[in-house]
Order: sequence, then structure tokens, then C-alpha cells
Amino acid sequence: MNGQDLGLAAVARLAGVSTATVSNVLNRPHLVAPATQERVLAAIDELDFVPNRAAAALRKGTNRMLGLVIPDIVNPFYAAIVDAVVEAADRERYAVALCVSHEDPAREQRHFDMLAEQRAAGALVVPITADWSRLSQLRMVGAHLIAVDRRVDEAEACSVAIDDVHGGDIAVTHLLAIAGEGVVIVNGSRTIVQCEDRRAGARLALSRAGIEPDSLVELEVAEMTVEAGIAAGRRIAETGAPRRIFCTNDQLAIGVMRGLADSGLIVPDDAAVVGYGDLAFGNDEARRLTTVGQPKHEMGEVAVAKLLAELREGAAHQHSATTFQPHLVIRESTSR
Amino acid sequence: MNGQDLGLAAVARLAGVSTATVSNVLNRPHLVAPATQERVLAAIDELDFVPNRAAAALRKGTNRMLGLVIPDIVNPFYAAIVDAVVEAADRERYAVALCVSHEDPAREQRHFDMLAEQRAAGALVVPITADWSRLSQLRMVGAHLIAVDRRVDEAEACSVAIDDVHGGDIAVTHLLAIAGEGVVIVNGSRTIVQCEDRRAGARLALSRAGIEPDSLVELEVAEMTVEAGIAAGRRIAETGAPRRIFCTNDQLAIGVMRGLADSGLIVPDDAAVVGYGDLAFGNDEARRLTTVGQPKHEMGEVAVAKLLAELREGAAHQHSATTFQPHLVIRESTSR
DNA sequence: CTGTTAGCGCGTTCAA
DNA sequence: TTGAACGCGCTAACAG
Repeated sequence: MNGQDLGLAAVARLAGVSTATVSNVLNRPHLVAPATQERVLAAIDELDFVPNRAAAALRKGTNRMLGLVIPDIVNPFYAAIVDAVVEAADRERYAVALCVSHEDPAREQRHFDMLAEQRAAGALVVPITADWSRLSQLRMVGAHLIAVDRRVDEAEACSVAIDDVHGGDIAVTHLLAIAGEGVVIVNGSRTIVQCEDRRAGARLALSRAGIEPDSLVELEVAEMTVEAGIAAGRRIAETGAPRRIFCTNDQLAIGVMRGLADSGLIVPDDAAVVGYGDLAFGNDEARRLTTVGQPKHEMGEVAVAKLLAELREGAAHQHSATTFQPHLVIRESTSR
Repeated sequence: MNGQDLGLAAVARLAGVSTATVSNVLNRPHLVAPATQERVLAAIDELDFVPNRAAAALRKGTNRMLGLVIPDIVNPFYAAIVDAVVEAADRERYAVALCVSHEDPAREQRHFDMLAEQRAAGALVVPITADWSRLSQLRMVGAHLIAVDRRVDEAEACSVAIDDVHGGDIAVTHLLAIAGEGVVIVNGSRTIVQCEDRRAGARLALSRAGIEPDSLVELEVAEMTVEAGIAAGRRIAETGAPRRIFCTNDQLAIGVMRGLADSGLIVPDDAAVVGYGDLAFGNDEARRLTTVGQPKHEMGEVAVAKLLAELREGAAHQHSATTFQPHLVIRESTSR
């Protein structure tokens, strides 16, 4: 056990072969005679040889590493994506450089620069703005990019995203099957794409059911938090708004149920509530909430798969955009 | 804007200087005359030159990258640590290679191998076993290791950890100041170090108050979940156990409050409950829960600081173990 | 202050 | 099937 690091050469010397042969047993074992292989492996073991990826990266111009750029790691939605990506990458022996942009474009830019300098083979990115051109520097050095949780023109790049319109659709379609009149949506700002899409889906569901979409009662909240949900729930109870309620995330839904309870309205008896996200919070209210589940893990896995495919295919590669369909997770909050 | 990558040499040629000078303006600008610097920077800009870290890493034998090995990323406790680490590393222009061991030693080993091959400058690791010797391979290639959330002998390595004994102590000391008789602890398996430590702290608090530690009523649960907490809460209500309750994590505490409520016992009027962790769940029950807060962010930051210090100091470095003191976050669940 | 030079460890020709 | 030799892009001496 020595701490020195003489590289292939030392191994080659000990095994009585050339460095090329050592390199071959490591990377293209089929080209080396079994006997030689064994000798080399023994030498590697003997010397505790650890291949130097930096040298390989320099030589090959690309590194067995990929970047993952997300806006926030504490958010369980992104955490789930990170989990999936890291696992898929690990399976293929890729390192994952995690970058958290915190919604700061300058920081995001620095991350791209860094990944470019590392000669990362590619990057999975949840961009904080729609300005895809900022990603050009990564492109330049041959890195490949996949947009995650964002749909991007197939001329630009591969992307994976979740169909939020469909999510809103199935949520409200489900509500419409429950006895009652009218539907209310508790939504965040419509400037957020996801919020707008979920709303569009809700209206679509109404239309399909032969109901005027404008009859949808809309409650917009500034922050999509439990607190805002509570306030919304109270307002719904007080104003006699519809008792079939679609909340565009789970926190809002949990809050709404509380707000309703404050006014003596019990879910699901007096009202039906659907949330969105199906995030694993530590409480069991979430376990009672009917919600729209997103295939986060699958999205992460496919993102990695797309990236690796793009690397493999080279110039022949055709970008593709995959959209995942969310699914309804039916639980107590709508069981009447 | 070309996609080619001719390196320092191209920049040097365009700026009419040598490669060494270009390298200097990048890494030691103070050694270069301002005028020259400007010319070089202009050339860099002109060619969209992106330095190649792999080459630098090869040359220097170490990479501006550090590994972060954790058991689980979906767990908000680790997510918070990742957040802190990534931010601190980013500030120093270090890339962070995230590895998730999923409690699998073989996988953890692969991660270490990979980090060694990448010639990561160091790694922060939450080891899944106490077998510190397995980390020797990383050591060998000059990587430096910091143990996170684990206390390690200072002869071995630097470490950062949280004093769970103290956490149990302050939790129960707080409970003892509330009117009532006896204390019950709802705890996970004592084979888990954290659980055992929190219990020890609880007993310590009793002793200090002149109470026989064995009077502590102990409820052990198999899984530290909300469900288990509910069951425990019911049991407490039924058996007339003490109404001053210390739960060794927040999920248990939330469950206990529910279980008590099922039997008509209202917190804080009929019982006082303290949790542990102060994790940001999406519900506001957590916002009402008195709990033991852990300085997760600080721990992550200090871990990075220790690593960078170790890198800077070289052979002169003395390992150190820092223990963070948790603090009580007093909220409604104990306000009587 | 700047240029010259010599590798860092590896992968990949091309010959043998 | 194996070996010799070159160079990937950069940094660190050292010289000027």
C-alpha cells in the first residue's frame, strides 16, 4: 500500500508489458490474451493502482461526468429527480456534478462555465429562464444538454417534461364525477407555466364535460403554501364557493382542508379536494389526499438515458422531447 | 464562435504571448502586466476559450472537485446538508460530485473508487458503517476525507457531528419545566446511535433534576413514522402514561399528537410534546411543534471549511472534531 | 514581467 | 496480440 501514483507505467513494468497493454486490459479487455490480463490485474492489485480519469479526460477530450443543474435541492420534487438521475448515472459509471442555481441566472451561468471547463460529457438542466441560448457555451465544447421539466423545441435539444395540462385535466375530470356543483381551482400565479398549464387542463376537463370553462371559480394565491391554503379554505367555506376543489399543489390542498375544517366542513363529506404533486411529506394528511402523481423518477431516468444515447449516437442524433403523463392517485379526500 | 478547442496555445498566439503568460493571467494575474492581461483577456474572449480543467488536474495531480457521499437524498435532513455543502463549495469554485449510497456498502465503495479516479481533492462522507478503514483508497491518492454527522477519532480524520445527547437533554429539561408528572420517550431502535444518544440525554436531564432516570417511561417503535406515532399516542392516552412526551423525531411527534387527539387529548392543554429535527415539512402541524433544531446548514458549511483548510495546510494539518449543539425551538405544543 | 521547456498519465496510432 | 512513441492542454521551474 503506497500512496504514490506512478500510473500505468509502473503497472506495466511490474507486469512486464507495455503501458498500451495495461490500458487495453482496462478498456478493451477482449484485445488482450487471458494470461497477460491476469498478470496485469495482479500488478494493478499489487500496486493499488488507481486509474487517473483526468488523464483519460485530457486525452479523450471528454470526461465520464455529467452535470445536473437544478433550482433547489430542498424542494422534494427536485430531490426526487436528483435521486433518479444520480442512480441512473451511477449505473453507467458516470459521476454527477450537482449544481444548485437558487433561481439566480448568474450562478447558473457559472455552473455552466464550470461544467464546460470540466469537460463534462453533458448536462441535465432545469433552466430558470427560457433563454436557451445562454447554454451555448456548454454546447461549444461538445457537451450535450437535456432540458428537464421543460419542454424545448426539438431543433434545440432533447427534453423531458410532465404534461401539466393533462394533470389538471384528470384532476378536474375526477372531481366532476363526484356529486356536487361547480368547481373551484386554488392556483398560484398564472405567470408560472405549471400553474397556467394546470389551469388550462382544468378548463379542458370542463369543456369536455359540456360545462362552460368560464364557470370555473378561480382563487389565486401569492404563495403556494399551507398558510395560503388555509386562507383559501376559509374563504371557500364563507363564500359558499363550490365544494369540489382542485389545488395546484399539495401544500395548498392540505391548507384548504384545514381552512374548511375551521369552518366545520369535513373532507370528504362536505367537500372534495384534489392536490397536485404527491410529494412525500412527513404527515399523513398527505396520505389521505387525492392528488396528481408525477413520474419524477421516470423523468430523471429517461433524462439520463437520452443524454447517454445522444453521446453514443454522435452527429447522427436526433433530438426528441418526451412528455410524461401524470396519473391520479385516488385517496380519501375525494371518496364519497 | 467556433466549437474548437485549441487551448492556451491558440490564445497565446493570438495575443502574441507565451502559453505560460496566458496561464498566469488565469491563475496568478498579479504576475502579469495590466496591458498584457488585457490583450490576453481579449484573445480569450475572441476565441471563446474555455480552460480545460482536466489538463490542469492532470498536471497538478488534484482536481477542483470534492465528493459528497450521503445515504439518501430524499431525506430532508441530508438534503439540507447537500444544500449547504454545494453552496459553500460553489463559493470556492469547487465542483461537487454527489453520490448516494442508499445504505449499500458496495455502492459506497464504488463511489470512493470513482472519486479516487477523478482525483477529487477530498470528500465529505456520511459513512454507512463505522468501518473507517474502507476509506483508505481515497486516502491513498491524496484525497482528504471529512466525516459528516459522525464523530470520528481525531487521529483518523476531521469530523462534524451534532450532539444528540445534548439534544435529548434540552428537550427533556424543557418538558420538566412544565407542570406534570413523569416523562415518556417515544424512540426508535436503540441500535441507532442517534436514538440511543437522545435517550441518554433524556436520562441525563432527569438525573440533573434529581429524578431517577429509570423512571423514564420508554416506548420503542419499529419505524419512526407518523403511523407509529399515532399508535404510540393512543397507547399513551389509554395507559395513563405521563403527559410530558419526548419524541425522537418530528414524524413521531406529529403522529403522537394525532393519536392523543383521537382520544380527546388536546396538545398543549392536556399534554406537552417535543419533537426532534425541525425539518420543514409541508404541513403546519410542524409549525406548532416544539422541537430540537439541528444546525444542518452550519454543519455542512463547516465540513467544507474543514476540508478546504486541510487542503491548504497540507502535512501540517491537525484533524479536529467539531460538535454542534442543537437548540430548542419552542412553539405551541409545549406552551402551557 | 515574460518566454522556454519539460513533463503530468493516459489512449491511440502504427509496426512488428 | 503486443510495444514504442507521440501528444492531449496545462502548470511550474527556471532563464532571461
